[in-house]
Amino acid sequence: MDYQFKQIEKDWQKFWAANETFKAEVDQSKPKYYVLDMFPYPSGAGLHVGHPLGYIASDIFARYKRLKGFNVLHPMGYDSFGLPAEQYAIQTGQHPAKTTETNINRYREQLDNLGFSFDWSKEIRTSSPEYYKWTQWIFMQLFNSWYNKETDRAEHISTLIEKLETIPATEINAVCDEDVLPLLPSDWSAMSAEEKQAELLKYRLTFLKESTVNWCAALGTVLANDEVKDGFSERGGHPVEQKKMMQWSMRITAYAERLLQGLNDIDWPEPLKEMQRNWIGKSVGAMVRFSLIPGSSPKEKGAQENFEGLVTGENGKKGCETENSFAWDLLKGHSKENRQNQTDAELVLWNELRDSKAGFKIRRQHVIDGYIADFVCLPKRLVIEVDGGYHSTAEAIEYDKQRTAFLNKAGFEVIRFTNEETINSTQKVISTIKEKLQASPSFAEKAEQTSKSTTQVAPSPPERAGGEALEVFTTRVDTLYGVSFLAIAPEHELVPSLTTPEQKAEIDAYILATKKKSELDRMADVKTVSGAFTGSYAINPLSGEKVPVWIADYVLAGYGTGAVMAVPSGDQRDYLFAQHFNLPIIQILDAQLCDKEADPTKEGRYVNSGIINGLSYKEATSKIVAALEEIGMGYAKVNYRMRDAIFGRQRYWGEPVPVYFKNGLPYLIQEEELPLLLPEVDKYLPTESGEPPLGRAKDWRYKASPKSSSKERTSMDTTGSSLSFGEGRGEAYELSTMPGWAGSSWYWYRYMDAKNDAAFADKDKIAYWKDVDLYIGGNEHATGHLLYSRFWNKFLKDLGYVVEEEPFKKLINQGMIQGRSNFVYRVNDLEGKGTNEFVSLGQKSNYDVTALHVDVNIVNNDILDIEAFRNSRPEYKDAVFIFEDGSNSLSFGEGRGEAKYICGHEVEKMSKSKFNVVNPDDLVERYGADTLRMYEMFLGPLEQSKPWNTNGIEGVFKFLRKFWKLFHDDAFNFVVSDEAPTKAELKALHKIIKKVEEDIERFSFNTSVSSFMIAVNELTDLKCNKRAILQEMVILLSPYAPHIAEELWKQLGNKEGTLSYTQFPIFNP
RNA sequence: ACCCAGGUGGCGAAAUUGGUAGACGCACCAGCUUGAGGGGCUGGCGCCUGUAUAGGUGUGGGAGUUCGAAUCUCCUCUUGGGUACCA
Repeated sequence: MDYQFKQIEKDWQKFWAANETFKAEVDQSKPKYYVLDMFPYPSGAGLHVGHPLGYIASDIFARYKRLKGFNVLHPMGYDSFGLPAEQYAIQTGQHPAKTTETNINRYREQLDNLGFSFDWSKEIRTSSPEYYKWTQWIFMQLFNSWYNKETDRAEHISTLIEKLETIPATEINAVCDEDVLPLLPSDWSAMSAEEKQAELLKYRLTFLKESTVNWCAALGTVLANDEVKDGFSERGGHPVEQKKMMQWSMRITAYAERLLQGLNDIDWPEPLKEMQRNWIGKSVGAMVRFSLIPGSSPKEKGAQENFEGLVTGENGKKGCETENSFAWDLLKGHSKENRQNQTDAELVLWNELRDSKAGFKIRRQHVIDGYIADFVCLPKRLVIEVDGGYHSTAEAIEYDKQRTAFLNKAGFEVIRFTNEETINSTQKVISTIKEKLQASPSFAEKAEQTSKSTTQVAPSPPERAGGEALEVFTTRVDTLYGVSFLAIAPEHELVPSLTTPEQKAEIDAYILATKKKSELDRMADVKTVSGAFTGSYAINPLSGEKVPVWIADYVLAGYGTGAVMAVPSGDQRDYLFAQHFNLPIIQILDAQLCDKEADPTKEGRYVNSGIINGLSYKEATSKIVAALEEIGMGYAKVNYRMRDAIFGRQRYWGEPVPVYFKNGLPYLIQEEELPLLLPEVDKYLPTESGEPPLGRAKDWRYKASPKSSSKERTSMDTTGSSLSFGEGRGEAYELSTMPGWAGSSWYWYRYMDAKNDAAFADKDKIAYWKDVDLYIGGNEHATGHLLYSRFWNKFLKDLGYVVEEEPFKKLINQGMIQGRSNFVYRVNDLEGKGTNEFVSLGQKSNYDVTALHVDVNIVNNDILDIEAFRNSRPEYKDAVFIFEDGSNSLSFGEGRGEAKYICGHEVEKMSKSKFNVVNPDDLVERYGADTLRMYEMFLGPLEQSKPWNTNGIEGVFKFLRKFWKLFHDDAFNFVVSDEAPTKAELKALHKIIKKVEEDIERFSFNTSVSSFMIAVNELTDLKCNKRAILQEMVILLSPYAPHIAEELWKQLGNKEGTLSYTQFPIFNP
């Protein structure tokens, strides 16, 4: 028989399906190997020739591993929630579930045609309730968890509650990173149940938050950062704007450091790891506080009055503040001096407070925003002053009042004792202090209270306590002495309070201009320097220099604190800004060359830099941080660029969030009530009032089921046992759905146990399959799916549900297959309109032509199939061709060999509109799946992107027929002999065994196809038909071309069925 | 602007560790075979000179290290991808 690929392939596909050949079960006697493909979104267009590239590679590897004795899990499924099906539903009214079903069936058919060794018994679909039940379940676990910085892992929120109920808030705060989580409340016990819920919401790993989101009006939903490109939606290319909305978020930032560190332990392509590192965007630096002189300018007298009254001496010590400039070096000197020069009362108290004897760390003679406080507890924001009799004078009382008011504004509470009190009744004083420390509200609350209670100060936001200082983040604290101005984002919340009346008009105009700009072409003119002076000044905490505060749009509100200390000598943007607005440029390192542009060097020794003069970079950085910490004006700090992930979409076709609202607070539904099914709606559009499509669902409200309400509730049961629902009306469900990445963030675990109804996957099965050994897919998911999956995996690990810290041990990005378009050139008439004449590529320069896409399927090696072209459209019926040799189809006819019409070509995206889509089904029909599989591998290295070109496929097809012929004679009889092989034959065989094994191990599939060709050429030359050689060849080839291999295996007399589990040939040199 | 990955015949590419550059395939050319085909087979095929033997040259360009470089180093041009005022 000739090589009848059609029949062979159909038969074996049937055989594999009927026998469940590739079904993988837990088998402790064999090592496991998990090969995973990124599952597809089943779009209406079906698979094009680029999609299977990765699937073929992974299938070859999976089949190879089976031959090597591994128990291989190789599943496939569908990421079937998503926008296209919903857009289609909006247009046609067709339910997305229906469209999705149709598309999946088509995908399945196409996949089956290619002979993949998937274990289809484990198929999953993210949009099926059996699956999304567990997506919802994981959401619930996230809701019920918080991130404990102390243990550095997620924990059930009950451990937080336990802490709140037993330990003072300040100590818990030490275990929370205040950059990730807000500080804990200290008055927990006094809170009502609802207040507690509201408070807890700030700590949960999934939480509701008012956030600025990427709103896409055309799609009617918010988008994640990775779904937005250059201000347009990735899908559809619609404009995206910033908008504030209450949104579900995922606290991925809690995992920033672990996500970063984990990259070191996984075998992923370096560029992709680099992308994740950039996305996480860790920068190590420091926070620096600049005290503000609100609304002042050097020439304005009034502004200074605030400060003048404060400049007084006390206790015979040196004054705490100098005239106009804050000479910090001086102040610090004073504080040191004061420490050595203590009053008896201070000494007595210090002995009782030092070394955290009162339960908290107390500092003495500590500088706070220009004051030296006698004692201070920084975490509790409590200042303790010990005064002599001097303070009984009216003048002194007035001074103390001002001083207290100032400290209050800075967020400190002040308690005072007299010297006599301290010395005579020390114990009483101590216990008063302890009491205060216990009761003292947190920093943030304190600030809020004081700003409300004291005088006329505008209420400042809690996280910027004090309002009198501007915090900046910098990665170069060492350049602090080079600061010549502060720049803050136009959106910065302190802008209104910093703007002086004189500058108001200018500032307002600038903000307006920025807003316009950011909408239109902020990206276009990146390099234009612009900004405006607020009229206010800030004080450099170390040099005491007064520097102006500007607003500038090069400062981003969303990163760091939205404010920067500008060092023109070291930063090019600051340099340009300083140059433009005539601000000083201060050289700070002797090796720095900043005459013409900024020089960010770290070389050399510091100059013009106060306490760090003469030091090197490393020494200077630690000295400055230490100095800042000592005076409470800064601290070392790690900053991450990554934001928490928005987790809601105002769309229909996604997982419903298993949450309902009561009195504005979110509560989880009961676990037994999962899945929360997607309700039916009349239309897939937002409601009239602008609610998401789920708002259209009738009677879609939460009613506690009798089953769950009778159950005993734990203290963590968020629904609370006292909840009752009025007359079955129930409570409103959350109306947004989960984003596209929800279902894909854990799917590889579901494959391990796809049908389990009691858990997302059985514990023993997870313990066996553990993680994905090889993951193949495109790198477009670098900062989306792959990051979110690592996040969820770490979370599930923290909770003990899974065993590995990283989900995907090895990852390979297959290259993108681009389209290769073909063109015909239509001749234009004198008016520039198209005629029916078409000119070949080599002749087109002689004519005025328009290039038109032509369907690549009627072009072969860039030669146009004229007949097919004429039939493709009615208007081409009478087309006239001017051939490559200059002749034309009218004068000579077209039968001559040299009358060729050559098409132009170009590499573009593969798309219908460009007529360059090549459908794998057509190629399978013509050459068979084995040929297509091998040809896709033969195209080039797996990871390389390349345009699709069908031209070489013949060579592979010829090879397979040649291979077939080794087993058959010219009359197609099977002619394999049992004779012993010759030396030359054995040599050829073992050469290829070694080569193929090495190639597969390093994923170099293209080179092994070449090697197969060489081997078959050699064996053909040797006229080899020996079983001992050919049988081994069949096994070697089987991962690449499984159908022909199975067929020949059978013809060789192996009656028991598949060769999928035989042994891979052993190399014998 | 920054980061990453590439650049080798007419085309896809190979050269795994610094050791014969261009394997293998496509296309092309010549020939044989078949009644015919998008069939089979044989041979040729980087470029330049030459009928040939042969010689020269050649891995984007320039320099360097080395007995020896597509491979290592520096500079530079260029293509693709990512990030984009990230302090």
